[in-house]
Amino acid sequence: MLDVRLLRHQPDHFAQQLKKKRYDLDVGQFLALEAERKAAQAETEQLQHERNARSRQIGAAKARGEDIAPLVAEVGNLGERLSLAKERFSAVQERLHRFLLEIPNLPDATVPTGDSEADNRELRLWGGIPQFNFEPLDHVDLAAAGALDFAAAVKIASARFVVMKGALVRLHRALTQFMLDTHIDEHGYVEVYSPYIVNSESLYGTGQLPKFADDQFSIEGGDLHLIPTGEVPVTNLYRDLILDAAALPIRHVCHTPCFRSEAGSYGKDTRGMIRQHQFEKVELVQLVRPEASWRGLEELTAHAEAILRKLELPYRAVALCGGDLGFAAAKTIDLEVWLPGQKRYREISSCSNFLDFQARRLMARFRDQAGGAIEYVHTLNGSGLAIGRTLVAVLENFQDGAGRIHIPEVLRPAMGGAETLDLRVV
RNA sequence: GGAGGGGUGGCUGAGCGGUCGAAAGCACUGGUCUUGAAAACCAGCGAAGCGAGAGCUUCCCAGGGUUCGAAUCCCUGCCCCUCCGCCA
Repeated sequence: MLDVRLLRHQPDHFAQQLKKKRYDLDVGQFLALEAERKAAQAETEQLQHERNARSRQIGAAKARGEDIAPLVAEVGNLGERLSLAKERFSAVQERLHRFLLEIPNLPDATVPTGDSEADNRELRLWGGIPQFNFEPLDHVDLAAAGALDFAAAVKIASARFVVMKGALVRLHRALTQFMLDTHIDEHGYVEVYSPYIVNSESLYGTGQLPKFADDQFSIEGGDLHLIPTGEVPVTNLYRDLILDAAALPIRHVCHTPCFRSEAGSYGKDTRGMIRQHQFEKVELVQLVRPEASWRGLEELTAHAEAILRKLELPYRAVALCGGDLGFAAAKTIDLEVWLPGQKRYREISSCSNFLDFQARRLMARFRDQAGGAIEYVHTLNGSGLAIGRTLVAVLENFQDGAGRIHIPEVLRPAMGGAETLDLRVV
């Protein structure tokens, strides 16, 4: 959520910046709502003041043993007028609040201008594109003997799910373990285990609601929703808290399944396990002091990159352009891994600085010194990494042309020392 | 699932329908004292909104209700705890 006070003072400036994000801020509507709010608030508070004063008088008179009947009569229909004013005030407040909840975060000045993926700016490349002396297969064909079974998933659930079998599942698990251990042991993150189902307040806090209700899987008959990312439960741990400055920075890593309805992505990435309703992710979340968030973004991105490097997967880092930027992010750096099966780079991690946008919704704050001012924290997060896509990258980049996959060094301990994975047998 | 008890400031915990944003203790901050610290003593110390400011308003789980006036009374919901039952 944006700072209303700033928005009030320079709505046109905000509108200008939001254009970069392809968002049309209705300044006229905002100003009208504001004027209404101001009038309703003034009236309500004035009536409340009057009621309080009169009630106090009656109380004092009664304490002196005087007859309070005349004073009570004087109050007249004050109560009625007050409840009408209150109703008006809360109605306009509600409308204003809904209006504000739908405004995305401002893009940072360094965010490239542009409409789509094509306008993202490449920041760096790592690892050469691998050359094969055979035509590389994609992961679906590589695992056609049964390690990946999409048909089985359709039978027991629906499209956009996968069933994995055998050593491939172990590789998937090894990737998870490797990522977690690296972030915990080398990057200083504290691991969290959390619910995979959250209430809507949590989804409002991180910005998935109210705008993206269609993307969530919700449980019927209640207010519970499957998490679309570990970001939601982990960031919401700090909702409604005032932290000691000494507690910052907070760095959490969390491995969770993620559930996405993928509404609006029909026909996109329907082959393989690139875009699934259910996938696993190791998520990095940071809460930092405001002045530390930009450095935090660089560090967090480097932590995610470290995983790719250790796995020896070729990738590039790109700064998302305004049109491609998420709702709550001020800036996002995507890591894209090279997929020989598609002959292109595909997103495998998305690292964002949200500044105080989420913190404002979450009421996640810190006190600078004991007795000092209370400020919003800045929040950041990024995938470190999406496990399913990493598995795909390993299969496609390290195929040997004969149905075997070369297992990266760092995963071998968790694979019982094996150096290759044979996808021809399950 | 059955029965009972609760939800008050960072924590513990008082609170009669009226001067209660709320006693007290702890924690914290400043000061006195001390070479320094501790202890002791003194003082301060919740959050949100509006306003240039003085200040005003709101908040005692949430939402309704009664009343001139609600932390306090009534209703509903949510959550927590205890006991019993069931259970990985």
